[in-house]
Amino acid sequence: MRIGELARRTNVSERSLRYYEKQGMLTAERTPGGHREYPEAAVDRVIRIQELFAAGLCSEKIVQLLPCMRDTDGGPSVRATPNLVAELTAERARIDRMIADLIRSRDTLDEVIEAARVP
Amino acid sequence: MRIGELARRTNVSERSLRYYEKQGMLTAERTPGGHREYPEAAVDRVIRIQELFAAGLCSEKIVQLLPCMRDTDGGPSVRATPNLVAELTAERARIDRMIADLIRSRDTLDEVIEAARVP
DNA sequence: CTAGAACCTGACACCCATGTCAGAATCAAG
DNA sequence: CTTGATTCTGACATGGGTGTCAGGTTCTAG
Repeated sequence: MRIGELARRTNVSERSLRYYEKQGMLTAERTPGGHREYPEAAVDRVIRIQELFAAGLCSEKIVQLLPCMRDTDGGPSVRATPNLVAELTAERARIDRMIADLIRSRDTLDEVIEAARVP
Repeated sequence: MRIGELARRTNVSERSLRYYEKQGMLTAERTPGGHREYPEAAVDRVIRIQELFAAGLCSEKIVQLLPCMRDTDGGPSVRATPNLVAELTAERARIDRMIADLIRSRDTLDEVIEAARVP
């Protein structure tokens, strides 16, 4: 598929898709004229990338991480180096803290919303 | 307490504390010489602010939200307007999605970490 | 009184994913 | 071929909290 369709299906702007490619997170074939041609699996990959961004990972980490992920088509995956594993473990801890924070914030909102609802 | 101590105790830079004040999220008495003097409750408040930032709320929303929160000292709290409630409800939904995303990313990391551990 | 620590204001820089625009080339359908 | 939709590259802008520095004032212990 081409970039417009991928953008529509993932809800990610074309701008961002090109950026992902430049950062090495996403690859695409090219038509003779130079237009990008994505495989079906790109949809899943882009969604993963977005999730990882939302989790606070930077492009660089994602670039290292992606080849170690089990591919959607069950293809072979690269094994993470011990160093990368250490970094990812730290990221994991950070994500845990982030989730805990989010839950506290959600509780705060709930409290305010509830207080406004009850007379 | 003064700004240095508050910064130390909350792990938030003095720069940010002054920024919070300028945005109207935090108030402080002043010594005759103009130095900020915070009450004990400021510690909790700053931590709350940080959590809300982490949850993706902008200063403006936080400013509206803070007076509606039950104060640490159980003081009286302002009631959220219907309009604010609507906005907070939307924020709450966004936080829920964010949490779901984070859990997926954490699972992704776990998978990669586990795959590297097992021979 | 004095030295040094702490604090003040204001301004500029940064991050980094994303938005946006311009000008040109490609693609697909008539 | 023509035309309109899509895509291309490159460059500049944005946001919003935070870092940092400069130059000056205030506080506090000795």
